[in-house]
Amino acid sequence: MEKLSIEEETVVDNQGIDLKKKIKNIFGHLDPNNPPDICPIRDVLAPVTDKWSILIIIFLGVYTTLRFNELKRHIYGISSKTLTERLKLLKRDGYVLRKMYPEVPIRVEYQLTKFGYQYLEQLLNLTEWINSAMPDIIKKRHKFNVIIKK
Amino acid sequence: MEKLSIEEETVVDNQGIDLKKKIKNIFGHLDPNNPPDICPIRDVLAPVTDKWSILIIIFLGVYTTLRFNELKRHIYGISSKTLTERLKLLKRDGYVLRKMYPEVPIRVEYQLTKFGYQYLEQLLNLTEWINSAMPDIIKKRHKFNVIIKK
DNA sequence: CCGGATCCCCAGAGATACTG
DNA sequence: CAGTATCTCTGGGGATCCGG
Repeated sequence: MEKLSIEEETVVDNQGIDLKKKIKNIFGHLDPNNPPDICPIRDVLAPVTDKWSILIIIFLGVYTTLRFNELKRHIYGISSKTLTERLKLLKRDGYVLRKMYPEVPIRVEYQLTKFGYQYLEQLLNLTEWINSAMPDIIKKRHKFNVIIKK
Repeated sequence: MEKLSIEEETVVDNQGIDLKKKIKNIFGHLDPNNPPDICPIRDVLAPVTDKWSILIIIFLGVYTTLRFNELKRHIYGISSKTLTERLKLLKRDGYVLRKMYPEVPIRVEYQLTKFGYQYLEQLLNLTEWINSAMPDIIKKRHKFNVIIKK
């Protein structure tokens, strides 16, 4: 592999310059020989960009407060186990708040934290964008083969 | 589950109103009893928000053009098999361009498409945000238990 | 040699059943 | 109701092979 530092890299156009500067500011750790202890993408971002986490955040954004089984019904297809796991992780990292009411039967409510709402805004930008791009993507998939969701 | 349409939902504050309107505009398909054929999040967005896809997009954004093994070295930890898979999917959906030069030894170069650059911008917003939030998240994890990357 | 394809293996995700 | 427990099985890693 040729050694290309970001500085030496030839830049194609202004958009390229902007993007690369932005990336450079974000990542001091692009060197694979010197990986950071915790990678922002691998270890912090990616754990909450799976489909279930995204859907959880969005539905809590719509309904403000949801109980466990309400969430489960909204997010069709998710299993109890996976929902529990995702909620635990989202709580651990501060996206989600869990309130337990020791009634009979027990009641547990989930809400977004302030930080969770920040993430929701990010996700809405993403989903807005993917919605506008979706028709083209579907066309490409049809040309490529069939629908192939995965 | 109580039947809560977005309209009936009591709204807490202005931020809430804005977010919910945005969501409502994006999703006509929030009804779990009437799931769409193709879910924008499950089937279109989520397949490219895994850690490897994000890293591929970002590195192609930094270096403009990368060969297969260059990419593999930059994205430490990825296997050939997974890299191949992700690249195929990213190509299929129009994020990535593949150029093959039938030299000896063979040379294959990958680049972002225009659409790929659009996605890169989205991802940079996300990573910028996660970078600013990372210190707090790490603190929360320490309190919670240990570092727990996953 | 490069860019994969193939095969085997295992951790982790998901389906189902069950419990405090 | 809100989860666990159990089982299954797929997706991803590692090693090897291969066509150009």
